[in-house]
Amino acid sequence: MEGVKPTESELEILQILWQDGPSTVRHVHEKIAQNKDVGYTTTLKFMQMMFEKKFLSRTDEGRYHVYKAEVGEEETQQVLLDKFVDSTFRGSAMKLVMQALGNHKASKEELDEIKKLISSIESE
Amino acid sequence: MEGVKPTESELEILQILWQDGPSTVRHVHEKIAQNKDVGYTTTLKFMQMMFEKKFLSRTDEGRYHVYKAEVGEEETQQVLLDKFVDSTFRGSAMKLVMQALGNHKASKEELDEIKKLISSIESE
DNA sequence: TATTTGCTACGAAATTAATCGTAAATAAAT
DNA sequence: ATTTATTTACGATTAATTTCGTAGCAAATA
Repeated sequence: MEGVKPTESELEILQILWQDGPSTVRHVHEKIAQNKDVGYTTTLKFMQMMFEKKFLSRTDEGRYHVYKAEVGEEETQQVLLDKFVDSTFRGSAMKLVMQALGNHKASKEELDEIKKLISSIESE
Repeated sequence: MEGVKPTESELEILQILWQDGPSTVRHVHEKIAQNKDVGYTTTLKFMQMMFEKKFLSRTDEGRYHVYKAEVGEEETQQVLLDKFVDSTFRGSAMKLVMQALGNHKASKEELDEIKKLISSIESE
């Protein structure tokens, strides 16, 4: 599947499927319901719509369905990131990186990892 | 003004006001119309709504209004960034940074700047 | 077997965001 | 002094997103 842009609610569902793997509506709904107050059929409806759009596939396990994300996590994150950089940082990914680094305390390990990444980019 | 979350269209208007300073609806509209096909009254309506919401202030320059952003650029970017990290990278700002660095070619100068920022963070 | 429980399907309502048409006012141009 | 152009105000419409009620069916269970 190509560069899709899920809505907020759709993304929430994708996150759970990416994290937990193929799941039932029940499972996804219970995770969502931890954070916000929403009905079961709402989650169901979303997953059905996402199935229609081919964001998800599903297998018929007897009585219920098991849904699986058909869009990749990194791929989708990249699409959303690109759009976010455009709209919020006028296209400057560096500005975003600086602000993300500046305001979120990163651990020593994480900073090391970033330095390593920078080095590998530089040696090209 | 506190941590507001403008919509896409509102953000578009804010970007222009941040970049160009206080402006008329005409000016803002003309910039927007460069990218997409939308009517003048649509831009006007947005700016009026944003004025109602206190996102913008305005002065009455005779016949027309000059609008000014009342929400800060960095402040708003930070709010949006936080939400974006939450929804798209499950709260991991580092994952976002890595992906932003990995996929956008950064210039040597920019990478240097980031290294400098990391050093300054480390020496604390 | 009858009842209850839990699931899907479907349609529609509610909410939020974006768009525009028209009228009234005012300045500028003829 | 008319006419024309430009602006604001306002209401309404359209479009996108989110939400849920109800029906029908199948499985578990009393």
